[in-house]
Amino acid sequence: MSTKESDVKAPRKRLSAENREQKILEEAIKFFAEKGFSGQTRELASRLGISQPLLYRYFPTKRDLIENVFEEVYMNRVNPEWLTTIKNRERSLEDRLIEFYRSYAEATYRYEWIRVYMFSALMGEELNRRYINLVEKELLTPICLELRAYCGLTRDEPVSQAELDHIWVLHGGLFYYAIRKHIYHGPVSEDFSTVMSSAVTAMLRGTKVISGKL
Amino acid sequence: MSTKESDVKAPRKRLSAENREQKILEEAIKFFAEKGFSGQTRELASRLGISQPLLYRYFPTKRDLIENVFEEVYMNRVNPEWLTTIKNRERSLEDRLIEFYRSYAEATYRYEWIRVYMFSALMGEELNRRYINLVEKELLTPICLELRAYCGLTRDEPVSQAELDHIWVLHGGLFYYAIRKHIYHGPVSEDFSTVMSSAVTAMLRGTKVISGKL
DNA sequence: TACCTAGTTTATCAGATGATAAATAAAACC
DNA sequence: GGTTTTATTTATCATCTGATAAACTAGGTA
Repeated sequence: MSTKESDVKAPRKRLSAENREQKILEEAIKFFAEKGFSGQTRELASRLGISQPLLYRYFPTKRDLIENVFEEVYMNRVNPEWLTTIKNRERSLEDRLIEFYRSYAEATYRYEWIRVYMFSALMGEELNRRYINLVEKELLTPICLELRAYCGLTRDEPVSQAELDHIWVLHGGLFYYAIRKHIYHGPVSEDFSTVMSSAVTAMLRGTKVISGKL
Repeated sequence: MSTKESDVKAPRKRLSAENREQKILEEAIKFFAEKGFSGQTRELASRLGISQPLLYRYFPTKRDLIENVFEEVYMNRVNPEWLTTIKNRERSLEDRLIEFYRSYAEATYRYEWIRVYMFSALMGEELNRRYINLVEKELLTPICLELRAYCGLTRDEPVSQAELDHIWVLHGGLFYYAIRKHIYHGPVSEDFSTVMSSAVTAMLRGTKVISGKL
């Protein structure tokens, strides 16, 4: 069987610069998500079936590659429709939050995303803090305002840190489902939707009950 | 100024083996919590003001040192009083959970703990999974049983994954406060107690309201 | 004071790791 | 087919990094 792959010198396929760069970036996301950013360029190259120096043709430094990974993971992650959904008072807040979290989870509760996100956070990456601020301003603050209306409150003051923290418990609790799944590799029920809608509903109803104290 | 520290040879203090080992372990926890476990032994030694090979007198390998850090962080972290508090039906479940989480947060929501915990989880450490199982069996399952009683349910079946996931949203949501503080370094209100008791109360009341559907 | 024990340092190794330069060869062009 | 272009590889460097061995010395003991 002289035609077996293992017998023949690898045919060394060539890709266009654009395609190769794309493939490297894709694999780098998977690789760093798994190993963290101290993962080695040689192992990444080996997974790609290319030589290690080839990486440096497309990304001048490892840090440069990592920053491209960040960009891919952090950018365009806030869907403008989310805000529309949240603010749409023609539907119940319960419905809106359930739809929002279904879509949000679909976009972000993924193996690569969750892990790259947590690794970069632990590294103290600026991009991570910017993302947190974005979430707080563009998603959680609007939710707080809807929650006030839901509870029949008519405050005019800006949303307080305490209010934000309250909604962060829900937001983080749902995110924690993804952490348990992709970081702890613990047992989680397959049906996130059900878990999520129970949590959203319980939190809303419970918050309304105690809203006098908030 | 010939007496300045920088001019004089370091006086080279000697510690007993026991004390030195203790100091190394303490600093290693801080160091790895900050830098992750790919932090380098030379930098750790430098922080301790000792030479790098001295580490190897007390810990034969870096991995050995890391495992001692794990042990320090993971062991004796489950206080038996917590279970007592949770099960004590002479108090309202609300009170019990608030007391439990106050104590639990005090024990675990610390910079070193949270970060070592997350780093080790990302590394896929066995010890992490064991800890998660312990939490689920010894703390969350009992809470689920109390929650059934609180909601007036009289089931006999074992606690389902869906029930666990529901309480995980609260548990994870509160834990997420510590993640935001120590990993994201984002803004959080100083008063965790207030945030926590609101969340606990809202979740309990809300869950009771929707308990027919669970 | 001289000696000994053991905590600590200096010097160094071997392999790992990010990065570079030159050689090679597949595909495109004329 | 011969030439050019450029994707890719081989060989290699400099530094980093975990680890080891031998030399050194502070402090206790006879």
